[in-house]
Amino acid sequence: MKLNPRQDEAVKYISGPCLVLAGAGSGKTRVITNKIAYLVQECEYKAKNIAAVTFTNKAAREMRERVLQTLGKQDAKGLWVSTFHTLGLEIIKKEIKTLGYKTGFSLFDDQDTNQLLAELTEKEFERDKDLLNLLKNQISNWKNELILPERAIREAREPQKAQFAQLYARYQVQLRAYNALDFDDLIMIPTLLLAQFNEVRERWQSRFRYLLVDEYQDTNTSQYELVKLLVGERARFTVVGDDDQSIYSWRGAKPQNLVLLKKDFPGLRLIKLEQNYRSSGRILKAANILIANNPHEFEKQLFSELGYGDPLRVIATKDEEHEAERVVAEIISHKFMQRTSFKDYAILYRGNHQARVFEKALMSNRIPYKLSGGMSFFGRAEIKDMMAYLRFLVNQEDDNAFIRIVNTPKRDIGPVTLEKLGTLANEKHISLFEACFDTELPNRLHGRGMNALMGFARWVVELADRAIRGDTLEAVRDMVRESNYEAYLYESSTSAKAAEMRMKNVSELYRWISEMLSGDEDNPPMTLPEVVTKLTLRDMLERNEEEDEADAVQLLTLHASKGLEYPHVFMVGMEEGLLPHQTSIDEDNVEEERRLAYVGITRAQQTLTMTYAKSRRQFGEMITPELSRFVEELPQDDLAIEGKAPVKTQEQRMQDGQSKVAGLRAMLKR
DNA sequence: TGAGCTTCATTTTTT
DNA sequence: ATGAAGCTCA
Repeated sequence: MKLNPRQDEAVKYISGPCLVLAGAGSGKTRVITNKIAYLVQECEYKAKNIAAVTFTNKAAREMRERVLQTLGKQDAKGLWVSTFHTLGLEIIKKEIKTLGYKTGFSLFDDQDTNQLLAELTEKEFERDKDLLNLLKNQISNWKNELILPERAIREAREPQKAQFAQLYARYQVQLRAYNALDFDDLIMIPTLLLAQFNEVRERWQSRFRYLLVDEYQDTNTSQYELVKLLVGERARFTVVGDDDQSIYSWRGAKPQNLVLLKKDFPGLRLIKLEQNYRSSGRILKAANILIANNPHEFEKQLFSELGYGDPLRVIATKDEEHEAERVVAEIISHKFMQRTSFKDYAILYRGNHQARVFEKALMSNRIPYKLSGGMSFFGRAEIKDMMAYLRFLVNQEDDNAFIRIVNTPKRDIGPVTLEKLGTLANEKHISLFEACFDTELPNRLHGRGMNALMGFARWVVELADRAIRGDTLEAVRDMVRESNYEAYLYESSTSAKAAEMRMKNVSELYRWISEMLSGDEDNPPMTLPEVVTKLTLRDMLERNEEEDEADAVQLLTLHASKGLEYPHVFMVGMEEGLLPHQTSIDEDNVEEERRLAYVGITRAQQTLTMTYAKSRRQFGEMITPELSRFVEELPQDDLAIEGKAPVKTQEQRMQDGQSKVAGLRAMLKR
């Protein structure tokens, strides 16, 4: 298919900074991939001098695939396509000497971070989860704003902020001691590094002579800063984004970065993509009218040439069970009449808890479904165990990993032994593993615990040794075998079946590792530390090919639906308090909720059905929600509203009266 | 070690 | 209300 004039302009403007405002379904990925091809084929850029950055691995993978299709393997050689975090990791790895980290550092994921912070704050706020979360977010915010502990301490005004800043400092010291980094560090550290050292910055600027950024509205301050440092004065870059699809400000994204771009780069060329190739005219009109209620920095009008299409349906149901049953019934009859596939249908909701009722309804109707999100592969205990083993193999200073594996499977190393080991490690400022070999240890630990600990320590030393000098894969295999992990799974699982499942997961992980270690024609072999960080970043080969192919109804949150499209979309729970979520109403932040609704609507290609329940259980109590204001904001002529009784019958009035009496009675009871 | 008890939270999630 | 997750005591 040919590019339209706007797309063409976006592809061919390469002489300066370029912002592409790409509305939903306007073919932005096509623009990015075509632009990369254009740079290489027509403008004498070398692929290895081009970097494209995304937010998710999935997006990066897709982009790489599509560029490869357009350019061919040969021309695309050396092209850098990755997430922000992987790019940051690359810079850290290459500049590790300047940074003073040891090779084989650990990457802490969210849970590791939580654990470390929980330990750090045990005394201060006796495992108050709210406080802990507050602290975690505050630290993350500081890092995203490129504020180091010293400055946080200096600038803290309220006592709580001051306390948090102190804890932030301790947290960073502790990470350093573990030779570990967290996810936010992967952006903050390279950014500070590039800002500080001219020579390093120039090196990276000449490595990446052209930069492309996808979903730019989701960047936070440190990511934007990194972009600026990478493009430098030459400012050869293209960023693609849509302020109307900014739905992640709650985790630090700064959609204002779109506006900042105009200020920071006065020569910025602004190109709008307004033709939508996805949705019917009616769906698009509704989306336009809805989002017009938000203030706009950049005006745009999406249009579609795909025909006007069916009205948007609005269905009222009695309660959440009925809502689920109704949606499932609609899918069944529609599929039967239109001869569609299950995978053409998506059910979108605001919160994960809403999925349960739909799962139940789908299951009892024997309809295959795919639930995205939820506890993933890496949330499983057995996978976390294995990851801890691997991490420890790579970095023996990683106390978090040490604690997880030292007595898993059971090795007679109990809390008392660990307590004593921990005290010694603390006193001497060494890692737990180092403490195992400290000359002082035999004076404090004897007998069974000591023996067990020594046995474990020696085993690990030997294993790490084998991993370094010999066949790494073999060492990993020995690790699983010699730890008797399989036997442990059978012992600790409730059933043999569950144990089998878990062992299958372990084997799957092992398979990935072996593939990554040996490499193939497209990917060079990796070292174990590389494999471990890649796994922690969830950046690996395709998950389950079969699972993606399966014909199943898609269940996902509105957030997770961004970037996807489906012929037939159901937006459920269109209620005040749920779609503009109550907390957002309270915080007066309905605009982001409206964008969320906008994202949902623009996922639909042919039909869109919105449902709401007239009563719903919430925190144990029955509530009677109102229809979402977002439905009221839509063009009423394009809606087919069902179940919203226009005139109440005598009978209904009676029922209403009765329920009011019941409500009064319930109130009096308290 | 595991059944049964208490406690707890019920927006969105990637890396 | 409800379900999950953690925790205790036998």
